[in-house]
Amino acid sequence: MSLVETDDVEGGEILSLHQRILSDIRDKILSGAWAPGHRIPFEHELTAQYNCSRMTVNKALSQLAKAGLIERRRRSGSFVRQPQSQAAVLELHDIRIEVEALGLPYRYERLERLKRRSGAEDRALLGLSAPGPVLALEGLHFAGERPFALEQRLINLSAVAEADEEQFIDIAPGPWLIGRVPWSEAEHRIRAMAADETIADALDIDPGAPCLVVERRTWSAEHPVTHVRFIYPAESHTLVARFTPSQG
Amino acid sequence: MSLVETDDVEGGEILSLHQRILSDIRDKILSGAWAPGHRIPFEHELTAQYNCSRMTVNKALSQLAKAGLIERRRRSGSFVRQPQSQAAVLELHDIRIEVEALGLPYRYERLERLKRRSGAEDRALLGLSAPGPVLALEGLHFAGERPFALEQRLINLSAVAEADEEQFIDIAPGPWLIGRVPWSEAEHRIRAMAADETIADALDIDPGAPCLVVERRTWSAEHPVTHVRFIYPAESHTLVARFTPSQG
DNA sequence: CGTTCCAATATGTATATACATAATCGCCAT
DNA sequence: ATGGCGATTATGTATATACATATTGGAACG
Repeated sequence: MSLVETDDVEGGEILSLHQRILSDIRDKILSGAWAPGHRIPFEHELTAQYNCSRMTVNKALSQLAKAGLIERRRRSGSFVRQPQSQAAVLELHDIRIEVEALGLPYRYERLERLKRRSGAEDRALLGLSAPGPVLALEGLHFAGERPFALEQRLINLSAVAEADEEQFIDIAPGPWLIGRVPWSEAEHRIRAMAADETIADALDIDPGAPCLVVERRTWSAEHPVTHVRFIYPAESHTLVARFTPSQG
Repeated sequence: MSLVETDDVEGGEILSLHQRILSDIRDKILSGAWAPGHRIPFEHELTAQYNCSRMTVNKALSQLAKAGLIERRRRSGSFVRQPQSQAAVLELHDIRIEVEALGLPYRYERLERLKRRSGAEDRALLGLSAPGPVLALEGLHFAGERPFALEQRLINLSAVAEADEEQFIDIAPGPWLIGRVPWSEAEHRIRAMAADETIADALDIDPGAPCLVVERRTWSAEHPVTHVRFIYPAESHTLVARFTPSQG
């Protein structure tokens, strides 16, 4: 077999050895277990630890180096690099507030709630390296009688275990999460998209109609917390951001 | 030798084979020689072409795939992907820089230039209260051969009189304004829209196709300076903003 | 004591080989 | 025609091996 199952129990998903080494090390670094400056085990040590060839270890480490997480020095070993920061502005928008600002009654309605072990797509969206339990939620935000936005959300249960006990029937996960989990970083992606059948149906618009899609990933202390995708019908929504230059 | 010199003359720099394959292919893609959708030679063909092992070729292609430049499909081959641009909303975005970050040649082309006395619509867009002279500009930003964004701009000539002397034939008004007019505040509006006949025609897309619209108003010391509307085909563009909370 | 030089060591790159996996094409039977 | 099934093919992952290269620590020598 070219694919190897994780040795541990608990229904470990199948990962290539290369990916397993990669995510193990990345986790150690991102969790802070291995602080910046820490020397990563030598290739030959990892070779022994994972019982694999040096090429496999080398490929994983090279990838981490190219991603900027570690620095490799000949004859000395590989070391965790200092993290690099990025700054920005914009506000985490709360849809209830948006709707109420329009003078319309707000309502949230859950469409689906699914607990599952994270698949490859889930992990990509959340930025997770290892499989684990996630909560997949889908819900509709209403402004008056009309659907205002469709929300598709993933919550990393490893980071927010309490979410497992909440049903989110008519409470939106966004406000629930805020206050419970301090977020330290977020990333927004904004794009336009044509509504597919499913989306058009949920939002009560025509298939193919343009939508604004806002995706947000949130981290708390390096741990991915949630990924959320808001889909707005184009007519209903405009994002506004206002700013002044940071310096002068 | 583990390092190989390029076969060609002209003092070719010493590159690892892996890097040479990588950059060769990247060049072909970024130069446009291999358009999106083009099938890259199979691994065994590249193996023959570069006279190296499959592992070396594989490593290079895997890297390109991970970087998002190509897509690999089993049994079918490797294909050049549609380029995806990502811009930070927060930066006053300069489209030239976005395009060049994609490795594509940039070009600006003026479509229209019109000086007029501001009508009600112009004043609404600029945030002017009294009528006055404005310059209406329309132009296309190209990435390689393809239209990348359509720009519709209004310049308040009362605030920037020198703009009246500039023709903006192949210089985009954005870079021209920066440096001449210090801006103190900006407001962005972002929305999705279906392309109408005119826009579809300019951007070479289908009418009704979703577009991302970014509008920006800029002030300098309380005076409205310019209003600009960028219209991007949905496939080509995603805005990215990343931030940490200002306080905690 | 300091400088030079060599050997040891960890990473860098490449090879040939092997088998797994996914997708497709075409054959064959219904 | 058509729907399923096996062969083919390209990529995916891993192995063992080999030698190159940079850097460091220490031995040898003046």
